[in-house]
Parts: sequence; C-alpha cells; structure tokens
Amino acid sequence: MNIGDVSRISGLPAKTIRYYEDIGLIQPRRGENGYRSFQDKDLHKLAFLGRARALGFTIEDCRNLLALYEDDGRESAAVKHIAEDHLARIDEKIAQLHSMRSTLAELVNACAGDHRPDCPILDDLGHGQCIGADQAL
Amino acid sequence: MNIGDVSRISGLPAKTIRYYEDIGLIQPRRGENGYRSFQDKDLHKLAFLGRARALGFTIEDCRNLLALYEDDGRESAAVKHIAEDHLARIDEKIAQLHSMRSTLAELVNACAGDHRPDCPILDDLGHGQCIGADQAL
DNA sequence: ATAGAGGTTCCACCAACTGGAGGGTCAAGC
DNA sequence: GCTTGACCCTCCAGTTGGTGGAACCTCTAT
Repeated sequence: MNIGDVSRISGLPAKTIRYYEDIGLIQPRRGENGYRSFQDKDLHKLAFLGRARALGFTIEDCRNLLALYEDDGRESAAVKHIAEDHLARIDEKIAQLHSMRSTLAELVNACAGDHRPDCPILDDLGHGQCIGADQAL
Repeated sequence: MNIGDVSRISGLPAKTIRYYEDIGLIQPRRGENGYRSFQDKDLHKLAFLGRARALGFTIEDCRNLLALYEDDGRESAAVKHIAEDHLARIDEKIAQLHSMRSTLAELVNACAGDHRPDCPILDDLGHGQCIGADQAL
C-alpha cells in the first residue's frame, strides 16, 4: 500500500504520515522504488494516532500510549494516568476559555457596533486591569 | 524608562516586549547608549496588548485593535466585528474541548487503572471510529 | 578597577504540522 | 517508444507567540 491509499483510508494527510515516520511513531517498510510500503500494522497504528490526536493527546502522549498499546505486560493504571492528566489539562483550558468568553461577551454586548467611535471594548483594553496575562491559551 | 522597569510595571517579560517591537507593535525610542527608552505612550500600548492577549486575541487582532484604538475616526462596528469573530472562535474551541472531554471522561471512567493490562481507553483508541481528526485544538 | 546588574543583538528552539521546490516513478494512451 | 499526468520522494522554510542562551556592551556602586 502506498501513502496515498493510506492517507485516504486513515483520513490523515500524506504529509502528516511522513511526519509521523520522521519522528518515529511508525516505521513503514520501503519498496524497491523507495516508496513507503504500508502494512495493516501501520494502518492500525495510524488509526490509533488519528484518534488519539482527535482526543487532543499530544504527540508525546501518543508515543507513550502507542508503546503501552503494544506492551502486553502494561498496567492499565499507566494508561489511565496519561488520560487523567490530559483530562485535567483540558479542564484547565476550558476554564480559561470560559473566563475569556464571559469578559469578551460582556464587552461585545456593551458595544453599539455602529459608525460612531465610542467603544467599551477599546475602553476596557485601554484602561482595564491587566492581570498576569498568563499566555492565554 | 528602561525595558526592565517597563517589564515590571506591565507584567510582560522583557523578551516579549522586544518581540513586540520586532513585529512592529510598538516603536520605543532609543537613548544615546542604544537602550530602548519607553514613554507613557509605549507603556499604555503594552498594557493594552497585555490585556488583549489575556483575552485571547491573536497578535494580528491586537495589531488591528491597536490601530483602531489610535484612530479617532474609527467606527465601533469594526472593533465589535473583531471581537465577535474572536468570540466565535472561542466558542468553537470550547465546543471542541467539551466534546473531547466527554469522550475522554467516559473512557477514564471505564478504566480500572490497576495492575492488569485490560484497558478500555486503549481499546477505544485501537478500534474506535476515527472521525476526521480535525487537528484537535 | 572591577563586579554585578542590566541592556543589546542574533540565532535556535518549542508543537505539530503545512506548503512548495525540484526531482524520480509508474501506468495508460498514442 | 514517448509523453502525460498522477503519484511518490527529500529537503527547506514557514506557521504562532514567544522563550532560552550566547556573546557582547553599559551603567552604577564600591
């Protein structure tokens, strides 16, 4: 199987698949002509990666999850630990976004949005308290 | 005022302030010695930027907002438009994160997290449907 | 005079890809 | 046998918003 077929099946761009090989997540064989030759095992791994990425796991998480997936002697606690950490990170981000959202919604609501220059949004940005600015998302 | 003072006052790292100059968001003067010499105007702009970034606006948004801020002939509609777009992007991200969160929470919940290898999380990643994988967050 | 704190520039790196240049390969049609 | 077009290859650069570090200059206090 060539990369194009794998891309169509997995839904991952060919570029991404090459990238995953580059960083050692998959090791497809090569044919005589130098083309990558994918097998079911690779396809399966790519599906795994696609789904893990869709759930927001980092590449490093994916690397670890893949290793656990292939380790028959794993303990499910290790997997759960990765997932729980990730869940916590997601919750943090959601909280951050909610906080931004509420401030922003207020400001948008207060702004007339007409041809006049008066604007509560700019007023706030210009004079509001700038808290920490913790590299928001 | 030197960059260190400005950094302390604004809460932005000196590196970040230099970076903002680099990309043209601020244009502090220079003293004889080559040091940046910040004035109230710069301080004010940096506070503006800090707050806008804390609300999650992109640098390009900030650039536009700053331009509007300094344009007495602006229409508040332009500002509101930027803010509404951003609000929509935030909502999208929140929705995405919520969707990840719910799937992930289910899986975490189903996983025993003990010394045995059986793991619903890995099962799901290995066999679940891989939807689009829209470069999650 | 010298130490230490602060300033300067420039280059490299982070995540996770994506785009494009420049070139090789394969299958089909003429 | 040749060309066309689709496919594949590698390598380099760019994205976002900074951050870290090296190498060097300047200021202030002792």
